[in-house]
Amino acid sequence: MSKRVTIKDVATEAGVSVTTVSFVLNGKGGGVSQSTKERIFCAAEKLRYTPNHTARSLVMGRTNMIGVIVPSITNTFFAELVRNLQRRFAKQGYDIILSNNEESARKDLKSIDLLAGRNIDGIMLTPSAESLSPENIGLLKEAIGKLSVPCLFLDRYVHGYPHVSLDNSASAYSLTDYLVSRGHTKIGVVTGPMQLNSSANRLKGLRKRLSESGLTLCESCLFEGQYDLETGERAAEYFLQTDVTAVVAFSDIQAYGIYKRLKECGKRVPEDLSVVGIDDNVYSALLDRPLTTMRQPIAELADAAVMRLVQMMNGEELSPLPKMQAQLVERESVKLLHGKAEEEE
Amino acid sequence: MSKRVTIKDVATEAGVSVTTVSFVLNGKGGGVSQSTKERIFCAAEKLRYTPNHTARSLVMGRTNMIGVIVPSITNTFFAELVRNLQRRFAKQGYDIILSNNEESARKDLKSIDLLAGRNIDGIMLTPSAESLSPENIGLLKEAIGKLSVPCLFLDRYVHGYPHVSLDNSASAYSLTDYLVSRGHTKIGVVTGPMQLNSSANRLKGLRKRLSESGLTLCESCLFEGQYDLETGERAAEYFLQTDVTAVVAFSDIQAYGIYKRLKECGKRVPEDLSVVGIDDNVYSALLDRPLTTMRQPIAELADAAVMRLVQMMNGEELSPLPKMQAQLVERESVKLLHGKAEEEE
DNA sequence: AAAGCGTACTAAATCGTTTTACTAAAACGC
DNA sequence: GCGTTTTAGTAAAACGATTTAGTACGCTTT
Repeated sequence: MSKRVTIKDVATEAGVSVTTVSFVLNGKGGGVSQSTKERIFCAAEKLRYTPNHTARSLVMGRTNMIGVIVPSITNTFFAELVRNLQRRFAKQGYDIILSNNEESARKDLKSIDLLAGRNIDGIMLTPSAESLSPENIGLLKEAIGKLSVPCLFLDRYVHGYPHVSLDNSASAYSLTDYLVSRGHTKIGVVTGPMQLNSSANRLKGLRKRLSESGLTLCESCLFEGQYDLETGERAAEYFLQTDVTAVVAFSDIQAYGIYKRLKECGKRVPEDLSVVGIDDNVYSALLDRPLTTMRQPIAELADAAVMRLVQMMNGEELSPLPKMQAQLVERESVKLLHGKAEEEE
Repeated sequence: MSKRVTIKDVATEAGVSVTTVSFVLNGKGGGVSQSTKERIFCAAEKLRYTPNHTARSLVMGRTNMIGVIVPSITNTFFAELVRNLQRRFAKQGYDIILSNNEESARKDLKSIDLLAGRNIDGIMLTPSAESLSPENIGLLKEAIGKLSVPCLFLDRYVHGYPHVSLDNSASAYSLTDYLVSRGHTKIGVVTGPMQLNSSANRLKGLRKRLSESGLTLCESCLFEGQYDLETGERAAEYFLQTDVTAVVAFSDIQAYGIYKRLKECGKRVPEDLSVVGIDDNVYSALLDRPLTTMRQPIAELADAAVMRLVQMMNGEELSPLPKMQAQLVERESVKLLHGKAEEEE
């Protein structure tokens, strides 16, 4: 392990001062002769000089690193999101430090502090549901407040703070509209944690569409849970005992849970129960009966988020956000109820 | 955005020198009186001092950051791996910089350089298949060679370099054994890129078990591809035209592809074709006919890898690696061929 | 020939830590 | 009371860059 080559070595090799080397290598060699420039480039090349990022960060006060906090990297949605974020940040010259917080409020707080200590230039934050609960949200706000760098909420957010997120209400509205158009009136819904804007707003959108058809969501048709498989399973069990003909799951993974339990009970999708989801995970198309769902515009979401955070870090004016809309992907998980379909046309 | 509190501020507040503050805060306050210590802790607390990691890194020559390079974060296996790595590294005081290289050799090389410039303390590397191909492997070796920090290959590796990886041969051996015990003799196989040790060794294990029963893998029973859905789909199409009764897919995702195409052709698993996979993704249990597969010991893999890399970074002696074994998870994707089963008992 | 002005380059401060080598004062042995 | 050791603390160098404020030199002007 030989000592790393420093700018000083290059300077000595080229027979100039470190100042000049720094200027030239950073393209600010305004008043440097062509011959000197060449000598410096040659020396740098010869010694295989690579600048020390740490030293640079110390003096410049910026690290070109972004902290990315997600609640669950194994969730397909977040994996895809992280992938897109990384790609786009890399293009802008930023690396990302990943923190996977396993839906834990404690870890959220801890990693925010840790990242701050690393002098990252900004944080892209999708907090755990736990962090957004009434008893914890204060702590989260406090941690964000202490930060000396911009923080952008992604997907899940705290009201009043900068964020980039899907138009969740519209998303659920479309889905409900589709169900209604297929003749369903007794509709069940399985949500995620209600402190998440995604669940709250999706529920709003669903209710809106329902009320436009003079329908209402009865108490017993609402099943609150997590965005996970098990919630879907329990929901399936529950709805089997009701008279709902269709259920909208607020995430595909929940829909998978419904499929699973239904099959275990000897029931079938969509013959016995229609199911729709939100996300459009890769697996949704592979199911026995491919799932009708809303495709999340993950790439655009990441695009907008990166653009916005970069603007915030540069102190630029924030450009208006495009409305991020999910798109209905119709497959085979919804039964057409007779007699009703015509009516809607 | 107020200036960050430095050690100097703490020193002033406590009325001592920065040296003393540094010693005390780092628990090396051997010759410092109790009262002074307390003053310093109070001052630090009061000013909400957090040390500047960048400055510390510069002088100490270590960053406590690990570069983690994966070929595809959206692949469930790698997502799970990264999750486990992050958790364990965090416990050891390391943060991870994630690089998702989208199975690109060019990106592999680029990110190794980038990470080196960041003075990371070590690299956990799962290269793209492309990087391991004969024409690219030289470049990869060169990039690794230039590194002044330890690099540990994970899952995929270059022969002769430190690595942690599954016992792939044994894994495929078990799977084949299971198939044979269920009476299958005409067995097809769909592999990943053959330059990957995972595919090469799995094939070896499969062949070994076959030959033990006096069987051989005929040329036409081998379908080489990627670890992806589409390869599975194409393989299904292919094997439908042969007389194989069972196919072992070298990854679950390929098995999903087989399921998909089979259904599109009006065929069923396992009635028309038995299928097994390797990985045990969460989705494998959810399929119409749950998939029999080998469960990868991802947590142990991550454990061993982190331990080993930490040892390498500390210059410690390397403890022997436990053999990492996958475990058969029997579900419903393999048909029992009559007449043969008894014979095996 | 003195003043002014580019041009080409550099010395030195700075960023926030850690750590080595030192000092001043107190305590101790005798 | 003199030398020695211990205690409690500090000054200053170092890490490897960037950047401000120069300097030295030659060339025009007037």
